[in-house]
Amino acid sequence: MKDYSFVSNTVIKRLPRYRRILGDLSEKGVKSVSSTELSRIAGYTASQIRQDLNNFGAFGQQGYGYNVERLQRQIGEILGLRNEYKMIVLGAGNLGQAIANYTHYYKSGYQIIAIFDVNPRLVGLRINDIEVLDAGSLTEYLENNQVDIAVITTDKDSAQAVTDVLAGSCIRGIWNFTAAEIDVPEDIVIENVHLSDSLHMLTYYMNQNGLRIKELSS
Amino acid sequence: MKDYSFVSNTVIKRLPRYRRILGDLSEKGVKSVSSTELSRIAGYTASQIRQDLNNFGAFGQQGYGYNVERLQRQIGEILGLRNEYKMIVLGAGNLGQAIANYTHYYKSGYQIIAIFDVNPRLVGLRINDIEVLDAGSLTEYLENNQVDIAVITTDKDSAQAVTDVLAGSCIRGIWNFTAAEIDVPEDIVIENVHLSDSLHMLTYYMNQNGLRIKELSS
DNA sequence: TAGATTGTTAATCGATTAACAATC
DNA sequence: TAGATTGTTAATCGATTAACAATC
Repeated sequence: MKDYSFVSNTVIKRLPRYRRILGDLSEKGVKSVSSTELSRIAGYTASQIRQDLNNFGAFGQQGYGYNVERLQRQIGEILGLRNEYKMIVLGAGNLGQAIANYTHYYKSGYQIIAIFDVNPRLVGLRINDIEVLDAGSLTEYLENNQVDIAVITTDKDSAQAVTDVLAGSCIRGIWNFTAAEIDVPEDIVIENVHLSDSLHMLTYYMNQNGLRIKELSS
Repeated sequence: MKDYSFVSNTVIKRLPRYRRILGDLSEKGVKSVSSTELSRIAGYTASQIRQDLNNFGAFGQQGYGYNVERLQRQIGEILGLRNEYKMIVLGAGNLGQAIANYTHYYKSGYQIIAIFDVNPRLVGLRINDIEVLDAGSLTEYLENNQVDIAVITTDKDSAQAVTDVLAGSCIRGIWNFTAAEIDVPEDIVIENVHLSDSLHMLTYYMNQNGLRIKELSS
C-alpha cells in the first residue's frame, strides 16, 4: 500500500464508484473503455476522470483507452481490497442481522466472524452461521482474535461507550450505522453511514424537484 | 417550500448533520449555541457554518448566537421535514426488513405503508405490522394509494426493472440501497446508499492510516 | 455601555474544466 | 501513417476561510 496522503478526499470518494462501474462493464463483456465513455456512465467529465486516475499512476493507453478489467483491479489495489478483513458486528438488531447477511455477498474479502449483543435472549443464536456473543465478553474476544473492523449497529446512546471498549484493541476501522457522532482515537478510522441524513437529503431534493417541475409546466 | 436552487449541493449535504447536532444539544438542555461552539462539534469552521446558514436566511442574533431548538426546527423546514411522507419498501430481504423496522424510530414523519416482494413465501407476512404484498401488484397499488418514496432493497439486477415500474406513478423519490446505477425519470429524485462504496472508503483510509502511524513511530 | 457574535464582503485556496502535446 | 485518446499543464470556476462592520 502506497502513501497517497497527497490525494484529496474528494478524489477518493469517487474511486469505489469508478470501480463499481468498471465491474458492471466487465460483466457485460466490455474489454476497454475511454474516459469519454466512462464520463457518460459516471456523470463526471472525461477530464476529471483522467485527472483522478493520474493521482495514482498512468493506467491508460493513448489512442485506446483503459483496459476495463485491469483498471478495476488497479483501483481495487489502491483501495486496499487485495487484503482479507475480519469484521465483527456490534448489535444484533435488525440492521446488524441484515449486515451480517449482506456483507456475505461481497467476494471482495470481508468476513464477519462474530456478532455481539447485550440482550441475553439473542446470545447463543446463530445468524447466517455466525455466533451471537455476549457484549460483556467483547474485550476478551478482541484480545484473543484478530479483528480489523467493527460495525456499530447498537442504539445511538451506546455507540460511544462501545467505541471506548474498542480503543486500544486490534480494531483499525469502525463502520458506524448509528446517528451518534462518535469520538475515535487517532489510530482508528471511522466511516459513518448516517441513514437519516441520507433520507433527509432525499426529502429536500424531492421538494425542490417538485418546485422545479411546477415552474416548468406553468 | 422555497426555491433554493441557487444553493449548492455541498451546502445541502451538511444541513442534516447540523440539524442532528442541534438535536443532540437540545436533548442535553443547551438553549443557545454560537457558530464557534458548533464548529468545534461539527468539525467545520465557524465561518463556513455562518456562510451555510446565510444561504437560507438570518437565523442568529449578534452577541448571542443561535437558539438551538429554533435553528433545528428551521433547518428541518428547509429540508421539508414538516410534511408526512408515505413510503413503500421494495424487497423484503434482510435489509428491507431492517429498514421497515428502523425507519419506525423516526419521529420525523416517515411512514412505511407496505413492503413488496416476488417471493411467494414472504407475501402475506407482516413485518413490524406492515403487510408484505406481491410485487406483481405494485402498479395497481400505486394507482390506488398515495406513496411518496420507494425504498429499493431488491437484488442489484432487479433494481432498474423495478424503477421502470415506478416511472409515471405517484412516487417522487427513490432511496436506493442496491449497488446498481439506476436511470430515473426527471420527476423522480434518487438518493443512493452504496454500502459497498462506503466500506471500500473505510478500507482505504484504514490502510492509509496504518502507514501514517508507522511513519510517525519510526 | 462593553463584549460577543452575527451577517456579509473580500481574499484565498482547492477542485474542475479546457486545451493540447505526447504517443499508442 | 492517420486517428484516437491519454497524461498533464494552464485557465477557470467554485468553495472555504479571513476579516470586520453591524448590532444585539
